[in-house]
Amino acid sequence: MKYVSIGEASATYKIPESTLRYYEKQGLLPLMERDAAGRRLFSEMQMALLETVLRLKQTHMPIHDIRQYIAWVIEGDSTTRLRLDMMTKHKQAVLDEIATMTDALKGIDYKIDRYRGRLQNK
Amino acid sequence: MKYVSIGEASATYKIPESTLRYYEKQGLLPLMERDAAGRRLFSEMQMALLETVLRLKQTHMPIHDIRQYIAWVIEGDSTTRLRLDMMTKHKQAVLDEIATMTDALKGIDYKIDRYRGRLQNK
DNA sequence: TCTTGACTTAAACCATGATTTAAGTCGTAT
DNA sequence: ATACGACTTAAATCATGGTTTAAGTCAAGA
Repeated sequence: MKYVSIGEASATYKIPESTLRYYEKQGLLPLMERDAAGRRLFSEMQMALLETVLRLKQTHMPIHDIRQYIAWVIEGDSTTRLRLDMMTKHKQAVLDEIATMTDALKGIDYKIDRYRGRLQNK
Repeated sequence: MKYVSIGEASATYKIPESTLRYYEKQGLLPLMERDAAGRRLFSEMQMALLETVLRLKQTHMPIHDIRQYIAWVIEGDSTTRLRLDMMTKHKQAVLDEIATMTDALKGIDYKIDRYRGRLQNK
């Protein structure tokens, strides 16, 4: 298996090292290995988990829920149903948020038009 | 002109009164009037500003920027250009965020499919 | 008049999600 | 051997956006 350092993981996903350490402490990156000098080794599993964590963060899932999800991933197949339910609910929350933003954008667009018009007739 | 109490404003937009007081203190609701007993009176202008503030919050504009925008609204027509530029930039930021979320949603959908399949073949 | 309910204030407190700090350990190139 | 850069830790600090608290004022109905 291939391992990468915290510096490489940081560069790969453009996440500060401090944030990666924070994520480990928060249980978002469990089972982290270390080299003889105590430095973190990110295995392919950690990198895959990290990618998942980042996806969930991009869609505004709170750390608390991400921690639960990751714990279920580690726990294995017996938690498939729980993970399916969680992701299904989360998907709906994300769709709702996108709808809210899209709707608010209409009001913003309206103002942009109004400001443009005002600058024209000046 | 029609005035409404903080309680009515709170009920209208489903925002806690404490939050409305906080917004006023943060400069998001300026020029607030008061009755003889010192209670806030939301004029139609305050209600319109509040609606704008809520729209900007729904699209994740930081309070700091909302404050600047509202100050420009109060300042009047001489700030039209500044407001147009700010809203144009903000619109792009919102579109970027929606794109990021939509993209992350693909990874989430993929997992949902995988979990569903796994539960089928059980 | 007295109680109730809605309101007021400033200041303290809370939650979330990091980031920074201070002190120290390694491994490698000069 | 020593200096450099990359790494380590726990704990303190920060930013953002509110929420809660404690003490008090006021108007209207019983």
